[in-house]
Amino acid sequence: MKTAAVPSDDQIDISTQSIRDTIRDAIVDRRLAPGTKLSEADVGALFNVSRTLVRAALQALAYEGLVNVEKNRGAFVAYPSPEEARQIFATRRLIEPGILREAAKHMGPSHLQHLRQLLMEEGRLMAERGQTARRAEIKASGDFHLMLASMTGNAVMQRFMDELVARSSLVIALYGQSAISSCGHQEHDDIVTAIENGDLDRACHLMIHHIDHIEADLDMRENKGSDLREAFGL
Amino acid sequence: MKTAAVPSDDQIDISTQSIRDTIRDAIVDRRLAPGTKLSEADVGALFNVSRTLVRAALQALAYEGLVNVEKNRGAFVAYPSPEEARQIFATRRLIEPGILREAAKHMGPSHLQHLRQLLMEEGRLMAERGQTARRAEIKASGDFHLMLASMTGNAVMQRFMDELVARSSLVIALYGQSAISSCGHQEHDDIVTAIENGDLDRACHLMIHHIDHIEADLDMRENKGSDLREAFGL
DNA sequence: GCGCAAAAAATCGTATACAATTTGACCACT
DNA sequence: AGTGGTCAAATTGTATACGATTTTTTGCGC
Repeated sequence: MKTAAVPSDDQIDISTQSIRDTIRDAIVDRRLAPGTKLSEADVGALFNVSRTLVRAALQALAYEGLVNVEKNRGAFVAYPSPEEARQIFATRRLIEPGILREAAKHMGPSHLQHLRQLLMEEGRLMAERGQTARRAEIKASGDFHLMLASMTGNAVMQRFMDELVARSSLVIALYGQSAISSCGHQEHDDIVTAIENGDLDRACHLMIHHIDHIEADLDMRENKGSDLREAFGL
Repeated sequence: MKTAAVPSDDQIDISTQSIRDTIRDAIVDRRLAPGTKLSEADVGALFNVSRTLVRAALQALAYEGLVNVEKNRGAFVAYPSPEEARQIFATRRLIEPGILREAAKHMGPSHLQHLRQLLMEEGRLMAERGQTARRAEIKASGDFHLMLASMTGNAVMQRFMDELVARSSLVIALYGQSAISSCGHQEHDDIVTAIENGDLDRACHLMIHHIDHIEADLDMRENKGSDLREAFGL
C-alpha cells in the first residue's frame, strides 16, 4: 500500500510551493479532470504532508482560479463556465497586444532566437501523436505567450499572464475541439515574423486574431459542461 | 458565555476574509507603514483568533503583493521599490484604456450617474483637511478606476484592477507628494465627460495622461524608499 | 420496496502543540 | 574595549487534536 517506490524510498521534503505547482501542472495538463474533488486528507496522504500545507496550496490555487473551494465542502478542480471562459479570453485580447508591444521594446536578437527555438519545439510536438504529446502541445502553446510576457521585464504583467494562460489551458482542455492547435502554431510563427520585420501593428493584429481563433475553436455548449456531469459524480 | 444575543460584546465570528480585508484596508490607508512587521501572534491577538487564520490572511495578502513573506522571518507590509512602482503603473497604462472601452460598451445612463455620484463624493472629500480626509481621498480616487472595471462585467479584469489599485495606493502613500490629487479629480471628471460625449478615443487618451500624471507626481528617489530605511530597523 | 428520520462517518474549520529556525544577549577571551 | 561563541527567548513551520458541518448510511414505518 505504501509503494512510493518510484521517486525514491522516502520523499524529499515537499513544501507548499511544490504541492501547489504539482497540482497546478496536473490541472493544466488535465490529468485532473475539472470538478474532481481535492480532499485535503487524500492530497496530504499522497504528498506525505499534513492538511495544513495542503490547505495553503489549495487556497493559493483558488486565488489563481484553478480550483474552487466551497465552504465546509472542500476544494474542487475548477470547472470554468462558458461565461468565465469568455471573460478570460476577453482579458487576453485586452492585454496581450500591449504585452507584445512592450516586449518588442526590450527585444534583442537573442530574444528572437529564443522565441524561434520555442516554436521549433512546439512544431516538433505537433508532429507526434498521443495524449501526452497533445498535452505538451497545449503547454508549449501557452509557453509562447508566457515568454512574450517575460520579455516585458514586468513582473506584474508576467503574473497576470501566468494566471490567464493557466486558466486558458484549463478551458481549452475542457471545451477544445482538437485540430485547432496546428493553426495556432502557424499563427505564432507569423507573429514572430511580424516582430522581426518591425511591423508591430501587424503583430498585434495577428495576436488578436490568434486569440479569436483559439476561442472560436471552443465548443462551449452547456451540456458538455456545467452541472450535469458533476452531478453524476465526476 | 454563549449569549450571542448582541453583536457587540464578544466578537462576531471574524473569518479569514475579514482579517484579510481589515489588514488590506489598513495597508492601503497607510495606517500600517510599509516595512512594518506583521507578527502572526500579535495580529492573532488583536483579532482574537489563532495564528492559523492569520497565516491564511497573510498568505493571501502576499499573493496580492501587499505584504512580503520571508521564510522563517515573518510577514512585512510591502515596501514597493521604485522599479515595482513603475511596473505597476506601466501595467495600468496597458490595461486601463481597454477597460475603459469595455466598460463604455456596457454603460447606460444609470452607470454614468453612479460615476458622477462617486466624483461628487470625491470632490467633497477633497475640500476637507486632515490626514483622514487625505486617506479617504486616495481611496475614492482608486474607487473611480475600480468602478470602471466593475462596469466591464468581467470578473477577471476586476480582480486585476483590484490588485493594481491597492498596490498603487500603497505606492502613492509611500512616494506621493500631496497636492496632486486635485488634478486627478479634475481628470476623472474629464474622462466621464468624454465618455458621455461618446468620444472614447479622447477618454482613453485622457486616461493614459491621468495615469502618467499620477506617476509623475511621485518622488521615487531611493533614499526615501528602498533598503536603507528598512535596514535601519523600520 | 420506498421515503424519511436519526445516527454514524467523513470532511472541513480552527485552535493548540511541538519542532525548527532565527534573533538577541551574555560571557569568555584576545 | 572589541570580537567571537554559546545559550535562551521569540517567532515561524508543520503536525496533530478537537469541534462544527456536511454527507452517507442505517433502520424504521408505511
